[in-house]
Amino acid sequence: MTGSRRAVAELIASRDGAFETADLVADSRRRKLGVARATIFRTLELLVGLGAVERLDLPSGAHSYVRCETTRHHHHLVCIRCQRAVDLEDLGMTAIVTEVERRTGYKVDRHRVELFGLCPSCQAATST
Amino acid sequence: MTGSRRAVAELIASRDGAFETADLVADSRRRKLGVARATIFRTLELLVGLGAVERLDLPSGAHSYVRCETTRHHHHLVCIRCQRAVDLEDLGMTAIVTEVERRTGYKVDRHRVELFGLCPSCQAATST
DNA sequence: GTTTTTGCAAACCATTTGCAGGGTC
DNA sequence: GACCCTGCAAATGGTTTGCAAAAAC
Repeated sequence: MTGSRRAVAELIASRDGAFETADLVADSRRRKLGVARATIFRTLELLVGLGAVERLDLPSGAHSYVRCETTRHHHHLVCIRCQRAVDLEDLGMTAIVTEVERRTGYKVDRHRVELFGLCPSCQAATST
Repeated sequence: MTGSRRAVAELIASRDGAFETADLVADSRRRKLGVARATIFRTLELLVGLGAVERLDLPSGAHSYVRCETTRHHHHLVCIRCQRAVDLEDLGMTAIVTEVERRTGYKVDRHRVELFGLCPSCQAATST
């Protein structure tokens, strides 16, 4: 645990939705933390390995990251407007995977499920 | 419909799994089709718009494309070894989405579901 | 004191764009 | 002939890497 890593971890903790590396770089610069871009990338990679953060792909094709509330297997639901994200556990994917294996003969190894939509407050803001 | 587009479409048709743009560029060069990289990108974008091809993200984070057998809503299952892919329809995601909306209050707009595993022939090759 | 991490800058690689020439209808 | 498409090459933007100095253990 080094100072830079702690700094990056704090930047992530202070965000409550999906973010891109560029966001962290901007945050770091704004708060004058002096953390280099490369270090941010390296720390993210580390955190992904630990399961504290997950990488996901926005519909736009952009790579983002989200902080995970749990290290158990789960998926994410991200607001397409404010990026706020929630973890989703127990989506019943096991049954789907089994069914897919039966149908196709493939042996499914991993799956990616990402949901996108409007969070409650952005719905309210939109309908107003 | 132009010559270059037809050429790209044929390159795609002659592949039976997920591929990257670099693959098409290599194919085009190998077959001396003289199709520029930029044109390949532009044609792919076009085909994605038509629903003939879909963009997906491999577990590695790399962007790939797959040819779609149907233009109806569906998902993909890709072999992590040979990239061979199959379309999956009717995965029962509607029920999951409804449940997620109930639980979270989000209004789900779109979802991405991608499955990865070993296709039957790669399983056979591996176990040998 | 040895090992790991950092910052910096340069290198990389995928993707996009501007533009003049060529193809399509 | 008007308009769209293509090739080329240069620009872009995100991500990675090499390396010497600095921090960690």
